[in-house]
Amino acid sequence: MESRASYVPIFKALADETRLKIVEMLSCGEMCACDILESFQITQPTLSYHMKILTDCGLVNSRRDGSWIRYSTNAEQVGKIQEFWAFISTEQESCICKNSKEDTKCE
Amino acid sequence: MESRASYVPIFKALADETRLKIVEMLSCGEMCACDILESFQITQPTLSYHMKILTDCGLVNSRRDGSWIRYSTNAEQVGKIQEFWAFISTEQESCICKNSKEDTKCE
DNA sequence: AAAACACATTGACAACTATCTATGCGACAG
DNA sequence: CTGTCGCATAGATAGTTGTCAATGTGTTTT
Repeated sequence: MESRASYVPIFKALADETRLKIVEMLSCGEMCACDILESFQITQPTLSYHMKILTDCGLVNSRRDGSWIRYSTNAEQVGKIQEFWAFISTEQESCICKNSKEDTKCE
Repeated sequence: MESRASYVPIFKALADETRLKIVEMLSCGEMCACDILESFQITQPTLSYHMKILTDCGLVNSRRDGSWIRYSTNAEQVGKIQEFWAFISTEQESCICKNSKEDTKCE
């Protein structure tokens, strides 16, 4: 499993209602920015800012298609979160020790 | 499933490396604040601030035990995240429509 | 009762975030 | 090649966040 720090940007990306809704929308399939924009009351530059955060952390893929940019969720990254959270839900042994300054066991 | 907005505080809580590590630690079992504090380079008030964020969003439970406060993960809330993420991973139909301003279908 | 311990709260502050307007840049149509 | 469309970038700014020192509150010990 990846180091804990690598998950922080992903959770940061999801820690905003606009971006969380975008991820939900993209889970239905590929969309271009202009279509996404119609569902919100924000300006185009603000959406572009959010899309950059979502793509930078790897949650969302983008590809150019003519003059459009098509966005979609990154299934691999989504799966990684699922694994991580399953780990949090179930781990009972060989986890971060209560008395170790350096949490070497878990990563 | 709960409304999208209810997940935002949870992802906000996880969007910080200190708090993410605390959640990992607590997944191993109950701990008091003083034990958690030993694993970090932060002051006691800062830890208290983080614990409040984790408990306010429901991810972490707390109970008094003498002069200690014992913290633990809230299994129910942890499960909710798993459900939500499973939803993001699999939904293909009857999800937020690309052309609806009000995303009524999904929540 | 007084001291010590465990944790929370307050106030201050630097750093970061989300948003906007204005502008830039690549792609396509005429 | 000139405009238009779709999106990104830059700069400004109000609001939020993470951190600390100082202090408060409840519990245990002496």
